[in-house]
Amino acid sequence: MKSENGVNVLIFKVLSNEVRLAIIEALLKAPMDVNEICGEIHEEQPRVSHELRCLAVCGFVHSERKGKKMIYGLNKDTITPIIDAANKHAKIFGDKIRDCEMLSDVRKMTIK
Amino acid sequence: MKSENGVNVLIFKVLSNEVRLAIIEALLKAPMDVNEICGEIHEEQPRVSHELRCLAVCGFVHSERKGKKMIYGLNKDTITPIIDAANKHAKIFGDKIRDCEMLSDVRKMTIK
DNA sequence: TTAACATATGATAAAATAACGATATGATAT
DNA sequence: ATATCATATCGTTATTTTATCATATGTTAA
Repeated sequence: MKSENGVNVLIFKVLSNEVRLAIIEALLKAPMDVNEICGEIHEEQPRVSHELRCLAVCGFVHSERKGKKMIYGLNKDTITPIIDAANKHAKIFGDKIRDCEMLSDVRKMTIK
Repeated sequence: MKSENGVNVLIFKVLSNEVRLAIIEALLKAPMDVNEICGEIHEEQPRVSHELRCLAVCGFVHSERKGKKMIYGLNKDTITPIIDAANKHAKIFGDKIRDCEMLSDVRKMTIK
């Protein structure tokens, strides 16, 4: 199976952010409006809206207007396997990864 | 299962790069030395060495010296599930993702 | 239509990452 | 020890991404 690196790069890029992962984790529990997400993850509204947009473009979340509010939900089917697979990797190599220092460049990651 | 976002961010960050994904794909076929990887993916040696380092720190690859050469191999067990899961997502949302423009900001991804 | 609320967009400075050539290190053979 | 080959590291600039605040848009209710 030829994997499509270009698209995968974007997929991983969108997932490689603390706030976006926090949003995903929050929405794993239940669909929420923007304000509720802000409360869950302790981030400002403009920030959350920004991150929600690229999560939406990448098909990670979908939205639906309900009165003044926008309810965001997770497209769980394809996301949870990605997160789960990452968690499995983290379970084995997490300590190694946590112990590394990044001198302002991912590629300079070094074991202490 | 509480997922470790910090570590996952790093995992996804390392995977969110064209060259690093190309290296992973090359090593999927067989272990290789640095020079062979360069040939496979058409990148310069210093670049490949750089990227190999963070792939190694994150536990994606392992290395073994063989004479003058360093042979790199893939830790397939945990990586292939991540890539496969991403491919499944790409299969469904790839067109959507491909059609988007990024105005030099992931968060400004927009459907054309 | 106006006010109030909820969310989205824009602009810009700061920080992180990528690109890339030069050079250093390590191993082997002579 | 020296030359050579293979790989790793360094240094600098360019590009991308993040952070943050100001503001615009859209919806509802009065």
